[in-house]
Amino acid sequence: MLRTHTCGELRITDVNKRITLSGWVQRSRDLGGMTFVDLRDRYGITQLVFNMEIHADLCKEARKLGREWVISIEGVVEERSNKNAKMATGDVEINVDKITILNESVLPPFTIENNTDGGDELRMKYRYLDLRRPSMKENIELRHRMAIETRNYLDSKSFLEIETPFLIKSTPEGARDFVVPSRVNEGEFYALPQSPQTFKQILMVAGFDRYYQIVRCFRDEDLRADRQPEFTQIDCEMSFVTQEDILNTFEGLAQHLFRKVLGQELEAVPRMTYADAMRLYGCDKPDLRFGMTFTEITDMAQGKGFKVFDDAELVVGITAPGCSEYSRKQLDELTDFVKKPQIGAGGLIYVKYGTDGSLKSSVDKFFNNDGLKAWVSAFGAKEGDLLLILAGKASKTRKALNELRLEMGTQLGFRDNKIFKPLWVVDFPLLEWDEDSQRFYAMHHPFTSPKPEDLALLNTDPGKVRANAYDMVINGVEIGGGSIRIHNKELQRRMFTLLGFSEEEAQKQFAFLMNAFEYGAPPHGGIAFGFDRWCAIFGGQESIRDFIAFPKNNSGRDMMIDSPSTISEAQLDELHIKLNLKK
RNA sequence: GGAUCGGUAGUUCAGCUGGUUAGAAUACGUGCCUGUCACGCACGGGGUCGCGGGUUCGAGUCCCGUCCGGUCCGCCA
Repeated sequence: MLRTHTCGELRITDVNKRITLSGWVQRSRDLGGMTFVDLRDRYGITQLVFNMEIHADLCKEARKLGREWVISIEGVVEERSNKNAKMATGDVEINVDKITILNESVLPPFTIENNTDGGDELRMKYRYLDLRRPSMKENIELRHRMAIETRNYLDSKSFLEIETPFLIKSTPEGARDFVVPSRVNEGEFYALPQSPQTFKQILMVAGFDRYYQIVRCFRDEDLRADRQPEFTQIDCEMSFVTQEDILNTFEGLAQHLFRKVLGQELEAVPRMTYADAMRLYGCDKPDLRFGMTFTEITDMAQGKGFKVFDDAELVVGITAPGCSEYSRKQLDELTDFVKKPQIGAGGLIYVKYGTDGSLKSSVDKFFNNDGLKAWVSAFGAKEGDLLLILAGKASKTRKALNELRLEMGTQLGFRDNKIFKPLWVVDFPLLEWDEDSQRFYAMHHPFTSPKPEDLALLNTDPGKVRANAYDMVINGVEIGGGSIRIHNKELQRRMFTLLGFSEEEAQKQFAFLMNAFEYGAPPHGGIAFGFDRWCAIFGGQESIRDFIAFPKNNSGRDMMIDSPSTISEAQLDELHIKLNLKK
C-alpha cells in the first residue's frame, strides 16, 4: 500500500497509529543529530522526523532526499514536543522507520511555495510545478467548487446541460474566428464557436426550455490579463420568460455561489440603467465598492472666460474624500495619469476644499470664491475634500474620469478584494453607431430584442432604442451578460436591415436559425457568464490565468507545450493548404 | 496596428553621469549542529549582462536594429 492517509489529515487523535504516507519532499531541515522532512501532497504537509540515535542509517538516508523527490514512508504518528500552530498537522509528526524512494527529481527551476521566486514565464513553462503550489492548487479547487455548485443550482431549477458542437461555421460579425481546415471537404473550413449562441436559441426552438452548459469558447483576438483565446462560459438560455425572470433566476445563481463557495449571504443585487451608469460612473461596469460618483457642472463652469471649459461639451468631476492636502507633486502625478495617451485627457483641474473651509483651485484666475463654493455644493463635497475635474468631448471625458475615479479608488484603498458589490446594469442601447464604417452595429448581438416601448424609435432614431439586454457586474468587472432574443421573423428582418445585412447575406449566414424560427420559436432569452473571471474575482485576483490549469501567454502561446507550431508539408498537402507567409 | 516597461548567476533583482576583478538575496554543493518548521553557522561553485551592429581609448550602462516577455490602447457583436 502506498498510503493509508494523506499528508493533510493526521491529528493528535491519530497518535500511536502506524501509517503510510506518500508525497513530495517540500524541504528538509538537517540539525545534525536529527533531520526533519516536510512531506507534501494535495491535502497538506506532514512533518517526518528522523533521529540519529534511533535510526542512524535511516537518518542518513533522509539527509539525501532532494526537493520534490517522490517518496513513500511508513512510521508511527507521535505527538510533537514543539507544536506548530501554523500547520493543520502541526500537533503531530511521523517517526519514520521505512523510506521508499518512488522517484527522484531534478532541481526545480523555482521554489514550490506560495511566495514563489518564479516569474510568470517560467511558471507557465513548468505549469505542472506551478500547480503544486498551494495557492494555485486552491485556485483550481475553487474553480471546481464553482462548477459543481453552478451545476447543482441550475439542475435544481430544471436546467439541462446539453453539449453543442465545437466545429461550427465562421461568421463575419463579432470577434475573429479560430478556423479549422476540413480535410474531407477541400477548401472549406470549420470555425470554433465564439459562443454557442445560435445553438442555444435553436435548443429553445427544440423545446428544451431551460438549457445550460459550462463550455469552452474561442476568440482569435489580442489578449489581456483577463482575456484568453479559449475561455469558459456558463452559457444559459430559457424559454417563456421575461427579462425579470432571467434576472431573478441568475441573481439566484449568484446568491447560491456566494453562499456555497464563499460562505457569504448576498443581498438583492441592485440594478442600474446603462444611462445612469454612464452618467454617474462614465462606464457600463461601475465598481460599486466606493462612491465618488460624477458631478456635471458644465453650465456653472462656462462663460467665465476659461477657454478649456467654454469649449468643452462636458465639464465633469469627482470628489476625492479627505484629499484636500494633496501636494503639488501628487496633483502633478494625477495630471500625468489622465494625460497618458491611453486615457487622453488634456489636463486636470482641481479644487482643494480645505479643512478650514478655504478654497484653492488651479483656476482661481477665472473663478472667485463664490463660484468655487457653488461647485463644492454641487459636488456635495465636505471640508477636507478635493475636487478633480475634467473637461472636453463628453464621451472621451467620461471615459477618462472613469479611469481617474478607479485610480483614486485604488490609491485610497477603496478597492478591497474581499468585498463584493454585484450589480445588474440594464437597458443597454440596442445599437451602437460606428463612425468609421458609418453604420449601426448591434451592441450585444443581432438577435437582441428592443424594448417594446422603444419599438417606434426604430424607424425615427435607432440609436435611442434600448434593448432588453443586461450585464452582471461585480466590483467593476463584467462577469456576465445577456438579453431577451427576438423570436418574431418580421422584427428580426428589420434588425438585419438596420444592421446593413441584405436579405441574401442574412440568409447565407443565419439561414439555419431563420429556418428554425419558421417552426414555432418560443419567446426566449438568456445569459452567459465568464466563468474564469468569476473564479478570479472570488479568488480575489485580477488575472484569470491563475484560475486556468493550462493558460496561454500574452501572445496566445502555450509555453509548456510550445504551441502553436508549424505542421509538416504532408499535413498541409492533406488539408489542401498552401502557406503564403509574409516573412 | 499602436504605446509603454523589462531581458544581468538556477531564480528574483541591484548595478548611478560609460571607467579596476559584475554584486545581493535566495536556491544549490560541502562541513558543523538533537526540536527545527523561511532552522542556524561557516565555506564553496555558479555569468555568452537576450542577440546583431554602431559610437568610444573603454559599453551591462549610450545609439540603431532584432528577438523574447509583461502591461495597456485599438480589437474583443
